[in-house]
Amino acid sequence: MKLVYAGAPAFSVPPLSALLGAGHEVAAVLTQPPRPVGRKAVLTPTPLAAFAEERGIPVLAFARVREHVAELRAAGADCMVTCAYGQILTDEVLAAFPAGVYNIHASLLPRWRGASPVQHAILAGDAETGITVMRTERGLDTGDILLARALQISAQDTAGTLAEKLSALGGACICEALSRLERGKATFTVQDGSRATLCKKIEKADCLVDFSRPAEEVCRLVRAMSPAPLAYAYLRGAPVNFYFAEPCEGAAPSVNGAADAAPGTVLRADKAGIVVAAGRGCVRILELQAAGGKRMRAADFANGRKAAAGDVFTKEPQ
RNA sequence: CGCGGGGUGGAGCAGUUCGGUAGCUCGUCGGGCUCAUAACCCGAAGGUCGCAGGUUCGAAUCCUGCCCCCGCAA
Repeated sequence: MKLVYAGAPAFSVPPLSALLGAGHEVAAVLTQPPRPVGRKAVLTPTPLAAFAEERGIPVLAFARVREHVAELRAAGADCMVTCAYGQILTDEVLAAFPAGVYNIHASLLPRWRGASPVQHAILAGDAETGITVMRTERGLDTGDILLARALQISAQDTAGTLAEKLSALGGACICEALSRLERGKATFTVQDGSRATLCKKIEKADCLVDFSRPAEEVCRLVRAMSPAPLAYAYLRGAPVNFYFAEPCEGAAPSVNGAADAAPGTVLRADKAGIVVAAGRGCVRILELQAAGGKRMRAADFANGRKAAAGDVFTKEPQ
């Protein structure tokens, strides 16, 4: 099938790769314009654009796709596949493709419609999530479902590892979906809107760790925000980002014999990581990053004596 | 010119203010102890102190230029 592929982040690359591997003709890749990245604000193409350029696929990077419908039509594609594209498509855009527009979404719809389904699945403690391929409509992830496949969420998964798995699964799903369309065997299921949950875009403010919450919840936040934008808290006045943490079993060793350490208090800091008291249970931080420093094992952080039993993680720089 | 932190044996750091034979913790290797261990004891290897130039009898440390990494903000 001749198609236009719309996406932007790294997540959208594997599905395109899979489509190419399956023999589909990609007439053009639609993506977001290059954006300033990092301290030096270097104008950087999206990962999808970089991938497409390497393969000689024409790249369309419009700030407002709705103003470029003519260019889309000119591609002469049968259909369009979207995956984390990031722009609302108008009826005019949707009508430019005779065989329709289909979206690869990283959740089992109608659960987690919106911008950050992978993070929210972990955050909510879901046992599984998945990929849904559905019709792209004007509504936010509301289109009829063509197919869906589930994926278990492991206790070791971060948003990063889970996104990788889902991205690969997304590639398989979209190929299967297009195959069904080509054979005229595609069937669609209407979403049960009453079971829908919506996830908004994640902001840094959502990433501040509150150690007075249960350990399980703290660890889910850490995993959901890793490797970006990263959950964080303040230690000795400086922000510390967390890459990975897990709930820690057993009676919380007390500090200097105190029966209950306040949430946020470092109970131990050694080769096994940094154990912090939470509202219920404790959290073992395994990987983190201090301001100005690189990502490192919590054991190394403790070894350099930047954290020791008795220190307290806080929600303010102080 | 957005604000700021940093580059020292494999890892994490101290030392830089007031120049003078490079130090700590961890890891690694060898040996010992132990039922055992992320425990303890003894010993060893391992460093052009980011790069280049300058000042000096002497520079990780002072001066100049450059490279690289990272936090915040966008």
